[in-house]
Amino acid sequence: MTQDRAIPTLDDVAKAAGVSTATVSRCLNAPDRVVESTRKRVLAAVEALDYTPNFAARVMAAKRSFTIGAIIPTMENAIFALGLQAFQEELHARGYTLLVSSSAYQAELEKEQIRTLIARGADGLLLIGQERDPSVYDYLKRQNVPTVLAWTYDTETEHPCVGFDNHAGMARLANEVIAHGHRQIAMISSTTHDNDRARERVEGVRSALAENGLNPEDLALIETPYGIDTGADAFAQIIAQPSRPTAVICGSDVLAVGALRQAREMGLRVPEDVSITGFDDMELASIVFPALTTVHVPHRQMGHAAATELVTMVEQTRAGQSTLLETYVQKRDSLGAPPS
Amino acid sequence: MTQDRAIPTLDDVAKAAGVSTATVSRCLNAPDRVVESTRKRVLAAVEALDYTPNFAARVMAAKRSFTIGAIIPTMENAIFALGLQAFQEELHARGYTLLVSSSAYQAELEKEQIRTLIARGADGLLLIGQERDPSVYDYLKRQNVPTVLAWTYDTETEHPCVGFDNHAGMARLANEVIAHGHRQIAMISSTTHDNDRARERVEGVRSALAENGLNPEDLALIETPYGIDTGADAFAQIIAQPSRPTAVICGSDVLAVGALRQAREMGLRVPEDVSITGFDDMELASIVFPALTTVHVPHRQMGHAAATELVTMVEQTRAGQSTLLETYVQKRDSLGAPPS
DNA sequence: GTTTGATTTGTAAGCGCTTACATAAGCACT
DNA sequence: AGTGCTTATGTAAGCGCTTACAAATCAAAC
Repeated sequence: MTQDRAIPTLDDVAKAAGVSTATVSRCLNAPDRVVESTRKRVLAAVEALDYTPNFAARVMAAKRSFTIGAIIPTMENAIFALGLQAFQEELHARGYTLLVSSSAYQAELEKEQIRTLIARGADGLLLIGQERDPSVYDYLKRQNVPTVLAWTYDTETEHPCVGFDNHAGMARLANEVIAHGHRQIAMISSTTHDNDRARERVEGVRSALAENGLNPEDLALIETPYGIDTGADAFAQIIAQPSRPTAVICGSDVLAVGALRQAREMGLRVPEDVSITGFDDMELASIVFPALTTVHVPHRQMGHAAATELVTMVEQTRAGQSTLLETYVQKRDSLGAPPS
Repeated sequence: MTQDRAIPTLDDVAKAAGVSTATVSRCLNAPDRVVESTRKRVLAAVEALDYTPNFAARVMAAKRSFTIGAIIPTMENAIFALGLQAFQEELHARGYTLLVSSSAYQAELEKEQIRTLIARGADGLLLIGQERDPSVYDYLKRQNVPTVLAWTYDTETEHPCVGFDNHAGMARLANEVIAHGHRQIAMISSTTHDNDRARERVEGVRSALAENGLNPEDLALIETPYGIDTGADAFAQIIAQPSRPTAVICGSDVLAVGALRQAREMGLRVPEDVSITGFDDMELASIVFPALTTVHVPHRQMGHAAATELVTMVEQTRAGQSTLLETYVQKRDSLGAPPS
């Protein structure tokens, strides 16, 4: 099959401009190492031939891909969207491309994705959460791929974290709930298996309970996969129980929104009949009615910081350092006093 | 800098297994072209060395990347999320990886992203909408990259479309609005520049108006960038006008949700005081209160179909064919009769 | 025990680029 | 004009893989 006009290569440009391939390459990658007159000529040739460098060849020769990989647990809801968006903005500004894939909250899948991204030459990796099989961290080290962990903060890992304290954030919210007078408290958490963030949030609630002289064991806890519908189902289940709680703390805004919807469907007023809280403070939280009282997470800040850190690690080949971001309780309308 | 253990290459595996690199390569890519005994030996070596093939090298040698690129106008809100998710699921099932980037609704940026994705060796491309500079289509043809156009349906383009009729979908909704008795109708559209879908939706409303003996010129139209906040602002602006409309048709659910929020803030009841409709039927639409009457778009179906079509084009090097998907009016609670 | 054809494996030539090194050119001084 | 710089460009060796082609092996048929 003869191509009418084959895709131009560096060589074609070099010939057209009457220089060597090295010079063309330099024009593109280090323009100041080439004198103005030749540069002009070369760029004109590039333009004329509509030349685009072959990425694979470049990666191969330079052993750098200017690509950063990120593996997030899910793309189905927007939990990670805002942070990732900021991450990618910062990356773009620094000349890197972001490759995203999702692990569906499965450690095994994440492992596979890590391999794929590294095979694709990712210069660095962004992972969510800290907890994973040691073999994963071994592999990362062997492959010599800088990695930062986001959405979590842990001082025990050797990889830098750019995140926040899930435990403390949730404990603060739970304290607030208790301060409102609630004693019958239930919690809807996303599945804690393979999810250290969810687990820490549950523990955060328990800590607050204990701190206030309540029995952490009394916490009615339901675990369910992430989702609005699953949140709604869990809420229905909780309400059906004999010792009906006056406040339902949700492990994430997504679950809380489901709970909210279910409450409306059951004719329960929020917060008059039952209080509901979330975690994350995603856009959704201020749109629903009533607007959700939740834990604000500095998503954009986290994304930017993670990108900055990661690029630094890649470019300076030095160990990264962790950043702890602050969360706060974002008060809106879904938390009130318990019905008297 | 000496690496304690360098990343293993095909060569290392070959040596370890006592075969040639060609055999190892075949074991990985065409296992049945290698006899069982050697294959076992090779795979054991792969395992032992924890070998992962270098993607760039493979792409370069094979001139295939098993990568599909998609450029969507925005990632900021979830409009494209569901469809893209389905697209990527199907791709994954067929052994392809998806590379996504966003053009921020700017034709120039999209052009750049197309080049980038092609440079990265994308075997095929998914683009949103049909309208773009002819030079883009020229480039695509010259680079010989199969491309499908989604979220639109147009028979005039040479590229296959997998999408729906924006004009007809919106016209149907507008007819519904008129049938409810509305005569004072306003529309909030996202910016129509560089956005044929938005433009077609506006035209859809105008058609319905004309069809029902109303003057299409009377349509109070506000264009604004996509966003909940911008939707809210636009709504405030519309309501402030002397000839206050009884129904506000929004070009997308995102804008409608903003309008809904603004209405609540202004103390207007929906749909008693004013009706509001959307387009897309994203998850959001059934969560907000009141639930949004909107145009349902078969996102997942579209994503799957587009992936199937694109992969076929790539693998059979044949021209693709278009698929027209049906939309329908999803009635919920935000559309009612005008206040009497 | 040959011969023949099919099957399995090896050899080696790239794919398009970057970059260390070598060479040439330019420039300011003597 | 010659010296010793600095700076600009060219030469060519890979990067790690796939694959056309050649060589070797094997089995079945004579």
